[in-house]
Amino acid sequence: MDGYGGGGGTKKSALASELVQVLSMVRELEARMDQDLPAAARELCGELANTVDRSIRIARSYCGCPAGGTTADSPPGHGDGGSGSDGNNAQAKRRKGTGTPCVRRQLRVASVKDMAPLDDGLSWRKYGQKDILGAKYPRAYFRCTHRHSQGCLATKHVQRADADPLLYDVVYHGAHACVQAAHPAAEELRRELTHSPGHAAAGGQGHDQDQHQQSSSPRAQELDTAEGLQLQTGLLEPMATYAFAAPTPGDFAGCFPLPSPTGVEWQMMRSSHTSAGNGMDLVGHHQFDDLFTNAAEPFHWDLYAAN
DNA sequence: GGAATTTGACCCGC
DNA sequence: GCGGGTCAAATTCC
Repeated sequence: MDGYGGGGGTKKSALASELVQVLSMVRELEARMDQDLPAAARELCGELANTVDRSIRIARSYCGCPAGGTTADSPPGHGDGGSGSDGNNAQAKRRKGTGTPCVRRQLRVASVKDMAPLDDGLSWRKYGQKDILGAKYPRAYFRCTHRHSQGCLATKHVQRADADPLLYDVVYHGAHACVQAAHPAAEELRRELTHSPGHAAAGGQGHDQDQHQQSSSPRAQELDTAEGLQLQTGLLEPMATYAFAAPTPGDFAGCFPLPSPTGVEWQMMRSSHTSAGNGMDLVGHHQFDDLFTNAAEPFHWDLYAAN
């Protein structure tokens, strides 16, 4: 993903470019749906969401709006969503004594059954799964396979995003201290952990997104191309350490862990089925696969942000 | 048979 | 007391 840390002119240019791309994609999507190409349309929708996400981020950078809320998780005003973010905050507070740095990634899979992109090349062992309050999907807990044999304390948590079944939040805690430490993916993680806000004073806790947007790893690119994964490198962002406090109320880091860089919930509305002015929250209540597979009639998308 | 996963129970911070 | 994180016994898989 491109960086947007440049001057205002550069940002505006980037925003215009992104919006033009969005328009182009929407029209292409319409065309493809007419051609009855659900797979292509689905892929396009993923790109569309990413592009709009970037656009919102750029727009927010103009006004300095806090990036609260999320694309991935339920928004505060979305029924159970509020408690969902509460749960994430609770996670931030918990185990704060450890001061363990962590890195958060969001991975988009090609389909609800496609788990391959979640494989980061490292060896993990699942040790638990937990229903999270307010979250539609359980959170899975993994630790390094060599935890006992080599005392490696690396862990990761994986949770499917409420708003987008194809999007996974992956949070890595701790660097590998085992034989896997030499693995490129482990080295990259360690580098990111080292430069996470909990370690690096500079960067303003999440305001250094640009730096991380440019840190698309070789592994990520490999996954992106070889495994059909849309690794949203633009969503790759550091997380505050457990002991990290938000510098100012409402600031970026105060929303830890940031479910989304943009703070916007994206809802795809099927115009023809919109009702009572609220429409149908397809992302929240329907599986994309079902949506595209079962679409029996031409429809148009209204893509809008629901802050 | 060993490794991995599942799942209920427990621990701990708030 | 609540809820997230972890443990460990039971179960499944290879």
